[in-house]
Amino acid sequence: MTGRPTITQLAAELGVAPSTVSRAFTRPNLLKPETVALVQKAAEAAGYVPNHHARALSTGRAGAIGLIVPDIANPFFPPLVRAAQNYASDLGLSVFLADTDEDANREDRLISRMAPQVEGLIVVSSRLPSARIRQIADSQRVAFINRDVAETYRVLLDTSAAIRSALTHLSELGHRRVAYVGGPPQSWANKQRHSAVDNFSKVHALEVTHFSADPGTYDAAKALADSVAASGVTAVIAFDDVIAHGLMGGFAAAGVDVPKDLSVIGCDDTLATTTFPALSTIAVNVGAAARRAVAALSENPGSTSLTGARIIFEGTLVLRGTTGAVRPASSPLTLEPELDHPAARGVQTGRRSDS
Amino acid sequence: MTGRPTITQLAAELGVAPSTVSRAFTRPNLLKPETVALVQKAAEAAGYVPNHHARALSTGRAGAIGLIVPDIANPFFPPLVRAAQNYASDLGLSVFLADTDEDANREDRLISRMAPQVEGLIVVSSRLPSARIRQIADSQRVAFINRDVAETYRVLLDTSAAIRSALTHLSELGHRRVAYVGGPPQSWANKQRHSAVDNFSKVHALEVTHFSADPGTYDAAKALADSVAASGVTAVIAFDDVIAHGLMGGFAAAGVDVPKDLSVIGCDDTLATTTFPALSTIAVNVGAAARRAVAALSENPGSTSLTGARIIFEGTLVLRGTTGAVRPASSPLTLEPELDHPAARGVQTGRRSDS
DNA sequence: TCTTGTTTTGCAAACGTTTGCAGAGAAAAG
DNA sequence: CTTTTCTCTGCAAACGTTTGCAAAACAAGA
Repeated sequence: MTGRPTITQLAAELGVAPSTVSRAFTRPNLLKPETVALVQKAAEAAGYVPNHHARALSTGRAGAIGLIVPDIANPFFPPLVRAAQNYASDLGLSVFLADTDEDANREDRLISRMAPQVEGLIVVSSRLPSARIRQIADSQRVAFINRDVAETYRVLLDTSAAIRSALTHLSELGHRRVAYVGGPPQSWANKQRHSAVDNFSKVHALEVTHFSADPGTYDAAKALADSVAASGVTAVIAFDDVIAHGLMGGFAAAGVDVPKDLSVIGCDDTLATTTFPALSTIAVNVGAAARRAVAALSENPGSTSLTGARIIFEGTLVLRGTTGAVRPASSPLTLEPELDHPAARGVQTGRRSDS
Repeated sequence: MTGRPTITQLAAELGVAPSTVSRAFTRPNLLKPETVALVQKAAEAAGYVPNHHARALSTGRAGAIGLIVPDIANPFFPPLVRAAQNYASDLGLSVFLADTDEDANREDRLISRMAPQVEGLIVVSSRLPSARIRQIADSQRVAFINRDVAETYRVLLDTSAAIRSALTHLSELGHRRVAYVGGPPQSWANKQRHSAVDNFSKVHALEVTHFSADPGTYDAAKALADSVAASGVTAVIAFDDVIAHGLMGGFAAAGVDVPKDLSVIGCDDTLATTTFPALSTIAVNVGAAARRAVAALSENPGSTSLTGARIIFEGTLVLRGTTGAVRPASSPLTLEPELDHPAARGVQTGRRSDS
């Protein structure tokens, strides 16, 4: 009849003080074991569940963290969300999720709105200007993922070493001209990958051509495929797997064979096994990053902001089916217009007659 | 140096009562406009943000809803989460996200744990037994998506009409034998699609063979591709796009051409444009479903449970590149083992005996 | 038996809001 | 100049916990 049972009701029912009931849950070692058992039995029977809000009000601990991502529909984020949520759950924390829709203003508003009601915030791939980020980090408990602003708490998925390996590998396969197809221009990861390609291409004397898929969607990348193929490169490194995938879609439609005509390397390992051929890519430990961020928020809960830290997880190159030796110079790549149906071309290795 | 300012502090500072400050935010029409302005200015200056927990405790309104999904990494869910979050945000609600990992026990625990701290729960594709669901629905405010238990509030994405269209279309293309490749067996959507295929195949005198990809992953489906191809069907309807995609991966590896050798129709339209060829599928309005569920929770907030309702959004068939005329009987499908792709080995010719 | 020390429990005050009720003015009506 | 009616504001009690402090119960040492 009444709503949910409260601690006070339980206490009355048992003839003990509310504080006793409370302690039975939060500090059972202060109570006689039999009292604890008694209370727990009654709680169980009555279907008692503690009221989070009351507890938060009393203790000052929210029991929840906020997680802010630019676009949950981008396959990079769900595994991260999942890992964060799982780990938070282990720590007894719930997670608020919010999606900024890649919009900096929305992100800013969301941060202000969520911050006061949570233990801390995880902001992934922030689109906010550095100055604002620093300001936020000063007054809120927030851990950033994939955004590198000095003196904030940030965990970074660094792919530069793996990109170096990728370039070495391509070089060993005989490639001399490679493309980098970038993603969202404001993204830290994009800038970082962009310059990694630039820097390490030098050591192998590779010539690199830059493209940018903006927005970083499958379709945008697909639309770019022809230009990339026509640019004369023999290998492409994509900002992420969805762009790599889009490019492959475009290549297939244009009759460009991967990896015979063109090698492709993705990044993030989000889709890699679902492409055909399976995508060579750079695997990145999003789970570790998410857990580290959650842990940072749960540690020393009193403080009003997190102390600066820069935590790096390195990606690793994983070679699958989309990288191969550069095609002989004798048979230069030409784009073949599609005949009856694009499926006939490109997608099926081993079926093509011109190899 | 003190933490966040409170209503009481603001009140003291302004020489008014806390209740006045409170009303300035929640019932400004009760106050003299100049008082409201005064308070707002001071609040702004002090950086006051209301304490959600205190408010929740006082009003009994949590200002948040919970969203429970089986696996956020499955591409069906992110768009749903996104829509729910956006709409909730418009209504001034935050959203808690939780992932059950396809585990009924975990789901049950999560529901009990979240329910008391939110305005209501949205449970998507519940894996719980009907009896338990009914029980939960009795005592909690919960809207189910894609789970059809009588007398609960449920919104369903019904694909049966679209499946009928799909079968009609296949029939018109000359197909006589089709396969249904199912997904998670406990899933309502799977049962619903399964029987839709069964029912409507009769009207076109189609022979249907059933397969099941369990778990409903890309890899599981890919592993099934050979059996499906060998079963003698000329078209396949997949439980969802990821299974369709997995099958296509398997087919490609085995040298089976889509749509020449085999037509494929997916479901949910989550990946459709990212496959090659672009996947014919059944589009489904997840956004509408999510919004309806959120709206249901925000309506008449007092009640302890939602009144039963059954809301249906119908899917629509969208034809892209993976459906085509059945191949002429003169050139029956034979699997060509491929040399460089191990997946092609071990292909069974001969029909699968399935009922 | 009387201290003394340890467990175990209860009391009551917080935590930051909201809100029913009532008081204080001011305006309107007589 | 009263009386009545409004408009605006304050008081204080709730909401369900937690927790410092003190009382009570019990055990052990003298």
